[in-house]
Amino acid sequence: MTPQPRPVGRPGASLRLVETSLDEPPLSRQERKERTRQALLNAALAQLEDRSFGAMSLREVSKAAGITPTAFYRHFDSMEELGLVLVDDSFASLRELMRAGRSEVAEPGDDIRTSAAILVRHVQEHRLHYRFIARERSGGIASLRAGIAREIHSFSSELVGDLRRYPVLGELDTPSLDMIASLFVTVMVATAERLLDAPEAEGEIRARTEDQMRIIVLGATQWHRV
Amino acid sequence: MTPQPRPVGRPGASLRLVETSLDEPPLSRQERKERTRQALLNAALAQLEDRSFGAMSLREVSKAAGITPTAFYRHFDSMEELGLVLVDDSFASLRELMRAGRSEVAEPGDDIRTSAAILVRHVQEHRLHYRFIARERSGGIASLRAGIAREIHSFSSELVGDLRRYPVLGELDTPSLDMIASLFVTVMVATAERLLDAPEAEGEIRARTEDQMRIIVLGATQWHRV
DNA sequence: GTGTTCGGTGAACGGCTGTGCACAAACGTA
DNA sequence: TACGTTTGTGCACAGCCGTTCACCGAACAC
Repeated sequence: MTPQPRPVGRPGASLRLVETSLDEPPLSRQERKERTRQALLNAALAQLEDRSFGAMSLREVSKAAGITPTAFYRHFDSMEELGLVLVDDSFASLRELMRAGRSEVAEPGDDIRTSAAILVRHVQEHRLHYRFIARERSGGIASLRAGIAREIHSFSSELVGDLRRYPVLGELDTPSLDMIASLFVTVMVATAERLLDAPEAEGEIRARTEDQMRIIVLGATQWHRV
Repeated sequence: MTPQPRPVGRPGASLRLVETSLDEPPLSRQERKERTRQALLNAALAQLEDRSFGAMSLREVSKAAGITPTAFYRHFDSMEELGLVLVDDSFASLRELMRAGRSEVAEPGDDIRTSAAILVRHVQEHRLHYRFIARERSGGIASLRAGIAREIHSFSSELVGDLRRYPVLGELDTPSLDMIASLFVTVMVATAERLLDAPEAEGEIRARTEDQMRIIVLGATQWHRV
């Protein structure tokens, strides 16, 4: 069976992907490249809505980004490399969350409420990134899993520093603080996952997260290592 | 390009897949069917070691099970149906864990230690099932995610019943118990995931899980709803 | 002993996959 | 203005994908 030649336009016909409005200045080559690079990342992120990263195809992502599969290689060596960039981007967004959490001056005793609120809001505002992390945290591709695990671990370490500044908790020894921080992170991850599955239940989820964090703090203040 | 005919054996040549030893009685048709069905399930479970379910192919699973892709349909309508059976099987194994937990008569005050031990042992002994659940809990295929969520929820409900039988916790109201049970489940899931990633760190992981459960119990005994 | 049921087979299909290649047009620079 | 670099193009290839089909032989029911 010979593949019949399809009627096509001449090769290299239209290079201009994005219509620039008439009065805007034409984009530089760098800017155009960055633009399609972002288009690829966004396309991949969008596809992750209903399939896992490992089940995604280079061709589909390229098509969704508006370029041919061959042009994909002008930006990434492979889908895996794109995935690693996605991990970085996602956690950049998470670090932003932490900064917000630290700067937001909480009423004393109200820290938990504001922490939960910040977390919930941030997840809702970065659904695609969080979905990606949630999917690939236990997903099929080893390098992504490793990258995500590393980032979460570093997040947990920063949290230890934060906890140390609190009146009662600050007196605990480092292993205990590690253990408690990891418990907090576990709750936060679970909250994010629940929120992704049921965004409309935001209220309940936030309330439950607050209570669970309070339980932990309550337990932690009673904690003394043997 | 015409596909060239490959040299092959006659159709329907060898129907006997499994070599039966000489003195064993020949297997009945039902037994043979059940056997290849299990081979398919095991093959799928094994493939999940390094790819997600959505990235798995019917052909590969069939080949790994020792049958042709066509024969797959004698057992399942689709890969998705196979996946749902896998969910059921995995949670059957989990319910077994709960039964073990209840029957194991714990020294009073030692419940947490034995609970953690049972969990850790069970995960180690059913790695493939737990890996599957961990992967697909946030994975790409909606029906699997839904099935897993349902089972975990029911697990959490049973745990509420257990908690109610404890001296101090039993006095808490139902919403509080729900919240605390879900916190326990969250910790258990996180423990299982950590264990899958680093089976050799079993000791540390178990110790940390015990401590985190103690924190929760400590906090829960101080808990009183507004 | 005879006919039926059923778990298997291999060939074939149309479609999608990643990747290599040669080429073109726009951009940037001398 | 001329020239090289860069970012895109289309075509081609070989390989895997799910699924349909007709067929086969062992196991079963009578």
